[in-house]
Amino acid sequence: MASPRRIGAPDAKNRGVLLDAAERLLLEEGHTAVSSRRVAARAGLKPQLVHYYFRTMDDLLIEVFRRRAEEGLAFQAAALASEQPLWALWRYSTDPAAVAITMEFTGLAAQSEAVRTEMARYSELFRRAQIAALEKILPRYGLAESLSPVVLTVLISSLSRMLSLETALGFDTGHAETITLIESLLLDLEGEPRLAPTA
Amino acid sequence: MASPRRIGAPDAKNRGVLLDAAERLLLEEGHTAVSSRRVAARAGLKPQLVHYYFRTMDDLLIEVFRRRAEEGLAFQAAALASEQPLWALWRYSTDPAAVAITMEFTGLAAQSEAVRTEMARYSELFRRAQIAALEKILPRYGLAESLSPVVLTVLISSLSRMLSLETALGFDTGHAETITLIESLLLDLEGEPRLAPTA
DNA sequence: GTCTATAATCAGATAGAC
DNA sequence: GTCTATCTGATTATAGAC
Repeated sequence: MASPRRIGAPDAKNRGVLLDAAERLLLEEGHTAVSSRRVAARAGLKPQLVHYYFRTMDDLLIEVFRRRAEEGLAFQAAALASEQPLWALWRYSTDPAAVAITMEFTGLAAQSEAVRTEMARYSELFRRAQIAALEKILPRYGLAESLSPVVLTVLISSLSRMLSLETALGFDTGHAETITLIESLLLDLEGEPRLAPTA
Repeated sequence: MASPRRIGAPDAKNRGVLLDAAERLLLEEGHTAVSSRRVAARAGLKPQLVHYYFRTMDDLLIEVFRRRAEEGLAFQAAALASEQPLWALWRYSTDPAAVAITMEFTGLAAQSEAVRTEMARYSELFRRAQIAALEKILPRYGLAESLSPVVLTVLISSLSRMLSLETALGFDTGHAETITLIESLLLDLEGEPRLAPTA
């Protein structure tokens, strides 16, 4: 069943070099740019090495995704534990670099069953963490009845991603008004943001 | 400047056959399936014919997009002019087939500057039409001050697309609660929906 | 354990035959 | 006006050399 082909050691130097190259390519040139040849070129290595260290392109992509996702989960946890959790969550959710990479993986997910499955798994983790945190935060603000934590997480992630997607498309009608509304709500609840926009 | 290559007549039968094949492929197998070879295969024609009738793949894709977009604009106009405009807009915005094709074109836009430009143009038209209509509708419901038409359009399109995108990913935490909330708001404003879900 | 030569397939596009 | 033979280059992946 398993492939008889040999695969490079998990801790080999070039393996990490390839992962880094793939991630930079994804961020700088978009998911369509991430082919075995281009990753190798970016890493300064021969194209065939990609398939020596990773059985398939999916394996490479998924590994890049997991690194980022784990980092993101930790960052989100810190945001939700901060003294202005709603501001922090909003800032993190709309952080251009973070949204950009999520959207690129979404693009990859359209082409790869394996990436899709992995994204679904982590999306669930991100959302569950938000819901758990908001269930404690909203009552503190007297919002327990008017706004459900579940709906709020869906709203925030939908808005942040669509605003970014539309901006990438070159279209931003209504964005300014929407952002103004959200941020005035945050201002009412948590006052002036006292933290740096994003880490 | 212009290509010396000859292009088939705009009203030739096979031209329409190719456009239809591309559209079906896009809907049924996603935007990654739309290559010149596969479009031709689906149309029962030789691959080279795609480039006889369309200078580039972008030209073909853009023509498919325009046909659909014009149809969508007309449909949306009817929805906004109906007796339950908010229900109709919500139903149209969340119509699985309509959202699916929009998301596929979004995927194509990531790879093609030309598609991106065309999408931005039409997105603007869709949104402007919504805003213009909501500016007349919301005051009728006594919502002129609490909810801006601009923000409402952004909210509705963001939610409908992200819910559909997440569902496609295989992940729907919070969807049911969110839809329930939206629809209970619509119920308050316009009563029970009296129209068929979508045309 | 590391890397290379090579296969097999597919893409978009064009010049030229009918 | 319609279609075909063909070019060029990209893709993922594997078997085998060092």
